[in-house]
Amino acid sequence: MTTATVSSRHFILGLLAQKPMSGYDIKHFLKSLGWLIGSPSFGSLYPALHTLLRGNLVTVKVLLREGKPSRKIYSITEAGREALTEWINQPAKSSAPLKAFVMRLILADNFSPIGLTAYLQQRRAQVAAHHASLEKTGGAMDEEINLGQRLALDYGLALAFAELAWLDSTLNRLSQPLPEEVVQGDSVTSIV
Amino acid sequence: MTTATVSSRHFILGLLAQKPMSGYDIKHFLKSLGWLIGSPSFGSLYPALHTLLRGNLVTVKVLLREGKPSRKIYSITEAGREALTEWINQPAKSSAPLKAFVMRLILADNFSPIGLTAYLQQRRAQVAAHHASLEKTGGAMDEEINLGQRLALDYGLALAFAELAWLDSTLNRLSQPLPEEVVQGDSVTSIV
DNA sequence: TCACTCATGTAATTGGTTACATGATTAG
DNA sequence: CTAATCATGTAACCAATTACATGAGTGA
Repeated sequence: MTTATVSSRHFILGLLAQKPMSGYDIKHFLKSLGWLIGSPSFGSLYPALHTLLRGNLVTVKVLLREGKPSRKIYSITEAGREALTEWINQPAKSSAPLKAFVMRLILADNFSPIGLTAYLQQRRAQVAAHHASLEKTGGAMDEEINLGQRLALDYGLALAFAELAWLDSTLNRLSQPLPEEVVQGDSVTSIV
Repeated sequence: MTTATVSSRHFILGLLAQKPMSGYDIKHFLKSLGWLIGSPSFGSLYPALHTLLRGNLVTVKVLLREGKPSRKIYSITEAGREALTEWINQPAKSSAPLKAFVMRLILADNFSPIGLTAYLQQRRAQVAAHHASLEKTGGAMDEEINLGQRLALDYGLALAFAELAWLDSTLNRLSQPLPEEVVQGDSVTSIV
């Protein structure tokens, strides 16, 4: 019955599945994505790595380097890959916030090319539902709303709308995979 | 030096500043905003209310109702309002995630009409910086990126772009406040 | 009668941040 | 010589979720 939202530890595992890294590496990789995900503090990152290690989902190799501090490179194990696929394959729970969506997105294609489309479609349905419910609330609160509330609602609608647009165009692109150069065309931000 | 990110308790306080409510009310109001903010569980909501009460930032009145369960209506106190304005007025720290932005947005205009514009402009700068940094990372990772990472990046860019568009159009609207009907025009989602 | 909404709360546990501690190397 | 980056870690603390407990009323 373990409700499966352990995420962050699994996500780290997923990054290690792509290539072996040190805690420091992970931190900086995540940092480079800005606040799309937000990188965990070392205070949670290192313990997470230790936990994965205790569970035999990863292994470490210590890299001693002359003059420089030594690094601990973590690699995923077979058991780790299994645990990961299991996590990836269970459907994201519907109230999944932004972060969770992107986390899975980054990893999703590594573990089932078909699953990616399904995942995006699932997300589309959720965002659409969210959008609809915001619109409903917007209609319901006619009297006694203040500017802030109206703005927040409007903001939410705008972002949901933009996300839907992105999902549609992405799903579209994925369904017509031109053999050469699949996703290269850089600015897909063609909401214009 | 207390770094000021107590947020959630302050946010609840802010909601009570708009009108007296029960814990149940708060929960449902937040729920109506979908995952824009996400409503806290009762397990954190009620204790938060108790804490505010102990700090004399709010007062309670118990509403006994024949046949129906009684409700506890919380109202903000003068001390509460002071604490709140103080919180509202301190600048949002730059890594502020989505949630924090919307929380403040909902409350901001109640406590300084000028501050709202400043707040949006501040946000604009942050989002622009975020967008730029994503673009930089996108350029940097030419070799050995996988589809998921590319998609995540693209997604981030699209959303940041949409947010910038919303911020610009909103700042624009706010700067030309037609006396009648300030923000009524419902679909401002004119990114088209 | 069964399930659901209304309405409040507590306790156990998890997950995370902040702050602290260490220590070498490099760039200004 | 000072600050920053590289690199790892622990301990104290905080915030939040989950699960539990209670209890009345409403609608199928």
